[in-house]
Amino acid sequence: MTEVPQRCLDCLVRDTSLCASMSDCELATLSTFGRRREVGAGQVITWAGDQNSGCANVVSGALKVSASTADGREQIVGLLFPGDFVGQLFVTEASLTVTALTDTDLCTFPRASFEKALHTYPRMERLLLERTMASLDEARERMLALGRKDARERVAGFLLELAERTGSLDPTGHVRVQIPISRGEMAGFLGLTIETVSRHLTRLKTAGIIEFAKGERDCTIVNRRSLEAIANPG
Amino acid sequence: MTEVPQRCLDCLVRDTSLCASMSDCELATLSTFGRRREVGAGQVITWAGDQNSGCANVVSGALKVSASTADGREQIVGLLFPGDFVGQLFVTEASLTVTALTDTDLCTFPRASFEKALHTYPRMERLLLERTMASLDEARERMLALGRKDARERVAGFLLELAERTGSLDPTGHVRVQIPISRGEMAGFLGLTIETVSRHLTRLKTAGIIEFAKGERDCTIVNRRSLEAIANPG
DNA sequence: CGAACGCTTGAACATGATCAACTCCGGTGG
DNA sequence: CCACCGGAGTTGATCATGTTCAAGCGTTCG
Repeated sequence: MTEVPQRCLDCLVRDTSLCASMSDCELATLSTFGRRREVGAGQVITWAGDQNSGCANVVSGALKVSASTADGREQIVGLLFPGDFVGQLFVTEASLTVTALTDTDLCTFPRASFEKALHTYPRMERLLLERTMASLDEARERMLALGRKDARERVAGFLLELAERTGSLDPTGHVRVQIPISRGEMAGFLGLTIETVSRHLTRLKTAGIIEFAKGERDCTIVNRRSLEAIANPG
Repeated sequence: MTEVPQRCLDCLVRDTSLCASMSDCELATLSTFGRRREVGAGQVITWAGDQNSGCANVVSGALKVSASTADGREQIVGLLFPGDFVGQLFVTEASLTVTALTDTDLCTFPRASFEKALHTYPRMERLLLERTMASLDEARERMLALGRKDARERVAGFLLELAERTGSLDPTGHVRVQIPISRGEMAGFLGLTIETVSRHLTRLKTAGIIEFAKGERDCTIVNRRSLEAIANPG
């Protein structure tokens, strides 16, 4: 019987990643395939078009998954945080580019081994199926935004999503939102340009709905009701 | 041992639906949960917001899956054809509306039974995982189109997708494309309006890239190279 | 200090949405 | 048989939104 390695015992995402579905005993076996990998901010982990040889759990940091046209337009199709699974299974060529937004720790697996492991650990396969279904629902929600919502609605909706994920109450009882990405990446995510995102953020600010100081990335939601009314009209 | 029912023996999608992963013997058991259901063109099968109680295989016909804003804007997020699986698993409330585009035959299952069946039939669960991953990739490809491509590119790309799926060669060696949906549904799929779709189709026609008679829904791709160059510039 | 970068702001422009009229077609009923 | 109607699609004119191009600001980092 293999031992559970120290890196798994200490792992920050032992209970939130796909590994949450595994017993220590199972983990001991799976971990023999896994390798830790640190990736610096801005580094590309997988290029669209490359051979698709690996997958990973995000241990710390943040990643973006993006699709691009041949002439260089980029659409961010997903953001990944600790505990998330990254990788396209069952296909030999990657169609998406994965890039580290911040310094990131991954727990990587060769794709072939991981696909085999899914057979061995049905609870993990089930958990992956559930997460993939959830990602699909999320992707479809975003198709609605990209296809049918205007810039104002998209920006408002994005702030509310962030508030949901990482919002914290500030002394005055308002929601403080950490924006983990640059304006450019927000634009890439929302299917807009940097300028449009910037303009709508300042419009929300001058309308007294959000607050942020010049040169400050994070913001405070002063009037959540209004923001919700903008994001979900009707 | 239960018998495989006649409806399964005759089934048009026995080898293309999720059932392709099952032996006759397994099918005999699963089929005890399944019920055939016929749905007329235009009928809604599931409303977003309703309790999510069932799922199904598409036996014949065509469905659209759409997301909507509260004020009535609709984005079609998927089209389903025979052999496809329809339904959101693991969630209690449907977030998407499913509508029959044509008269459609379904093989329906109560969601709870089906989720349990996935445990019993690991090969089916695996196949569903593979298909869900493929749907996710497809959804992401469409996010690129909705977020970053202009109307001309979206229309051209859509015609090529159809050609891929159901294209047939006509006497002159050109590709004949059957468009299974109305202009309105094309627009709903592409994140455009009817008028914009119509205009770009006629522009492609006057440019000599495609051909179609007035009042004719299907079209012929005369110059596939040009169409590909438009759909994938750069 | 100067260069680079991220962000904001402004002006001009282009693309697609909106509003409206019209054609074509199939069905219905006198 | 024809008149009428409704739906799907096309086409045109106008308008609004977001993009593009350009300039400027503030911060950080050699």
